[in-house]
This record gives sequence, structure tokens and C-alpha cells, in this order.
Amino acid sequence: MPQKAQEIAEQVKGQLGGVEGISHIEAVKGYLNVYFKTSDYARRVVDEVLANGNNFGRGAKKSETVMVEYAQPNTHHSFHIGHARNTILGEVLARLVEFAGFETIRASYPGDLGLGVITVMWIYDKLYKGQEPEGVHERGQWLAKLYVEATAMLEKQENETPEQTAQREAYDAERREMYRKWDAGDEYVRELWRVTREWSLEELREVLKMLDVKMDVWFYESEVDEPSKAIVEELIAKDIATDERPQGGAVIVKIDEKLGLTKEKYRTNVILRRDGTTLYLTKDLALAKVKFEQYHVDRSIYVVDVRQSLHLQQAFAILKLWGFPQAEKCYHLGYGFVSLPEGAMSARRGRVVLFKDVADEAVKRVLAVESEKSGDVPANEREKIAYQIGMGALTYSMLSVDNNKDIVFDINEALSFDGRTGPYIQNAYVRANSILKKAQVPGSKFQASGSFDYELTKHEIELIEQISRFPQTVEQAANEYRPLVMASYAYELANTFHSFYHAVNVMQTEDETIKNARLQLVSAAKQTIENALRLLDIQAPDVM
RNA sequence: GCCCCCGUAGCUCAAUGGACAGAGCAACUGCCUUCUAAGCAGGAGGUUCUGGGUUCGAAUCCCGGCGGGGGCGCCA
Repeated sequence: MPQKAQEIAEQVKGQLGGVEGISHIEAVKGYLNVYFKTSDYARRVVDEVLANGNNFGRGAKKSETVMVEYAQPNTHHSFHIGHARNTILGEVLARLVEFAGFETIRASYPGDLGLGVITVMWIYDKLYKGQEPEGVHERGQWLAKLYVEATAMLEKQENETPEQTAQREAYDAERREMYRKWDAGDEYVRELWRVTREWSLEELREVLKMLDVKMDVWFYESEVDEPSKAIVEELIAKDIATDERPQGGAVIVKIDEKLGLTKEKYRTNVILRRDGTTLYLTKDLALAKVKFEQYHVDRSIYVVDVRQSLHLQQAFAILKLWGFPQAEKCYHLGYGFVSLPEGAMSARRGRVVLFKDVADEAVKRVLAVESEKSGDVPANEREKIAYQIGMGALTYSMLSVDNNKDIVFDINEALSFDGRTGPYIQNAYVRANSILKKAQVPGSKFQASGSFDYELTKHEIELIEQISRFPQTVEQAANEYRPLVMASYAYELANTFHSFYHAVNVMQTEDETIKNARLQLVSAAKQTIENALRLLDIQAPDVM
């Protein structure tokens, strides 16, 4: 029986009499608005924040374990801005589910084998052995340059002479031979691989450190390659996979057919090439088994480019066929790819924007404006704070767009410090801190008191409301696996604080009781901003 | 041929069944002797691609178009 919302609201309003703690109720446009007594509500919110501190907003302990897999760059390339988006999204998601109460495992899965890797090893061995530059980043980036050069040598050119064709084919034969030797476990090639691979991994670890990411588990493609072959046999034995090798084919899984679907959805995919080598899908199946059985993962989240959506859906479907109940809680957090104004990034052509370069540029830009904009940043902390602010800008720019949207990376936008940006939120934190410093009140040592018993301004009420939304925002962002929800909230909270800051001068408040209440409110706001920033993997500097 | 994503202010994006569709950027008007102006306040800017449908209520859900992007058994 359909009823107008407005009528219901009026009915309910009529039935509610005077309730303790509620000042008045109104029914308007189909909404029932309940007004709490501000003094009670303000005290309740502020007390809760100050009592819980860093843990304000933390969810109750959950029984499930979540693994977030992110930061899966290939070795022998360099970490670019697209990898940065992946890593930031993954890390923030991990922080969100962890804070929401889940046991959380962070996993990295570098691609350390394949033709791309061999290509770099080939040119290094042939032309550059022993010439690697000093410095972790320099060496990692250098490998990426070698890849570009090797690709040019190995790619078919237009109008090439017969000599050039012969040369190119000879190079390619060398590369194929190296791949064969690697596969056969040739000691020389394996050593070459171990050394160059380690250079890439060193760089990756360095980058993760810059992003304040601490991985719990490292999976490597090379380590799941062999075990995944056994899985193929198991799937054949269970009649999930179809072995077409006797007919000169591959091993495939007819996913739709096995699931009993009549309409085409997951299609059919190959899990073992006719030559007996494994594929991406094969390795992902093997890895999933490890995640479920060795790490007891209940929810497995994959932070992977949205273009791999079908492949992951296929993997999840096969896991289900295989009998893993956790397959239902596998989740692909897809994200749109990051391109440049001049077009898609291409490691082959060397057209990439490296994360390290952007980070360096970020620091440079902050330092350039720091003296004019900053208050009193101590000289010995300028570099560090510039890094916090620069990275805050970059990180927030990656989080403030929904993950399924493509991004055209514009460094001027990513490193903007004005408006809806990381530094804007950091600045709200700094201002709160500045007031508290002025008041010489130690950060979180406030005593609860009933001191909000005065006519609160609308800015104070709005700030209290905004703070009180933090716990439910954590829960929503974690449940929906959406970092954007927290990113938006953090901006709104900062925005509310900035408005409050201008409208209400805390230190000039004459009434001591009111001043004390406002200091408590500022302290609660500072704590909440700090917690939100932490979840967003953005540092909160004391001054800026 | 099939599947997925997207289309909202000049630009970049929020809002995923609720109030008058909101921010930032760009442009405009004010505000630093006052807790940090990386800020605040204000005005302007909309046929939410389009046509139907469901609903008390639709940017949001359903169906059909148009436009853009991505994917579809031996790449990852």
C-alpha cells in the first residue's frame, strides 16, 4: 500500500512525544528531521573522539581475513605513474579494511618472467654488461631504457634492407635462445636473471617505502609457474578442464558449459599452451590456491587494471568450479588506465611518466612556494615536509577520482596545491594544530566535561556533525571497497573545519568555559582529520 | 556478433532510489595589524546525451536509440 512519505513523516512525528536529548522534530518534504540538543550531542561526539584517539572510527574486530593484492609491476621495467595509481588504491583499500576490523594481508605480485624480461637480459648481456649505473632508482630506470633500445632493435622496420632483416632475425634468434636456456635452468642465464631482477626489486622496494607501503607477502610469477602446471592436471582429472593436446590443441576450460550457462558469459579460456607452458590465468589459479590454503584468506581482492576484468572473472569462475567457497568473495577492484595527454603510455617506446620523477618534481614545487606560503617551517624539516605535501597532492589526486574512471595524467593538476587537494586537507590539520599549540594544550589530554552548554554557532554544529560521520564513512568505504568514499569525506571534513576556523576565533573567545569547549572541538577535529589522512596514505605535517 | 564501463556546469569530477543535482579549476566581487590567505565569504554558470517505462519520488532502476572507451581460448 503506497503511502506518501510526507504523510508517514507527519504520522511518526505525531507519535513521538518529548524524548530525552531531542530538542524538536519536524516533518518536511517527506523527511522527518529530528533535532538533538546540541549540548548533549556535541559532548558525546567530542568525548568519543578524544577517548579513542588514533582508534576513533575503528570498526569492531571481524572474523574474516582479507588479502589485498596490488603492486604487481613487471621487473626489468620501471615504476611509472600507472603503477602508482594501482599501489595507492591498493594500499588505501588495505588500510580501510584493516581499520574497519578485518585481519588484513598486503600482497605484492611482481611479474618477473616472460619475454619482456628476457628482452632486457638479452640486450644487457650483449651490449652493456658491467656498465650499470650507481643508485637504486637510476639502475631500475636504466633497465627500462634498455628495454626501449632492445625493442627498437628487434622490431621490424619499414623498408628495411635485406641486411637489416637478417640482423634483426639474428637478434631475435639470440633472444629466443636465451629464453629457452632460462627455461631449461641454464646457470649463466639464471644468474643473469637473478642479478638484473634484483635491481628491479630493489627499486620497487624503495618506491614502496616512499609510498609508506609495507608488504606482508611477496609472490613472484616465477614461483607459481611450476606449481601451476600440477594444477592443470588436477583440473583435467576433476573434469573441469578439457585436454585437447591429443588433438594437437591446448588445455582449456569451457567455463560457461561447466557452469551450465546457456548464454555466453565467461566463455572458454586456455590454461595450458599446446607447448606445455603456462599462462597468466594458470598462475592466478595456482596463486589463489596458495592464498586460500596457506594464508586462510576469506576475501581476496585484486587491484588490477579494468581491462583484465574478463580474465579475473574467468579465474573466479574456475575457482568456483574447483570448489573453493572463497570464490564468491573474490573481488576485482578494477581501475581505469592512466594515460598521458599525448596518448597511452608505452614501456616499449619509453613513453612513460616515472613515479620517481613526479615525486622529485613534487618536492621541488613545494619548496618553491614554501617560503612564501609557509609559517615557520624549521629549516631542517623543509625537505621532509615538502615531500609530505607534494606526495599528499599526488596521492589525493589518484584517490579523488572513482577507480573505474580513466585518468589522463597532467602533472600540473596532480601537483596542484589549491582547492580540492591533499594539501588543502593537510592545511586544515596544520591549522587545528596551530590553535592547539597556541593554547599550549597537549594534543589529546582533554578531560570530558559538560561544557558545550551554550549557544553553538552553526559552524560548530556543522563541524561536530561532520566529525560524527567518520566511523560510518570508514565502514561504507571498506564494505564497498571504495577509497573514493573516504577521499570525499576527508575533503568535506577539512572544508567544514576551514569554514569554522574563519568564522570562530577560538583563542579570542572571552568566556573561558566556551573557549575550553572549542579547544576540545578543535582537538577532536584534528584527530579525525589525522585518522582520515592516515587511511588515505597521506601524511599529516604539524606545520606547512 | 557478444560482453563490460562511461556520457552531469566552459573544463575535471562528486552525488547509485530521496529534500533546491554539488565541489574544484577557469572567470567575477569582497576579506590578511586578528589562532597560518596552501584559506574564507559571495554572485554567475544545468533540458544530468536522447526517447519511453517503473515509483509518492529517478542523474541513479528497466527497455530502446545516439556518442565515446575497453574486452572477447594458447599476451599479461
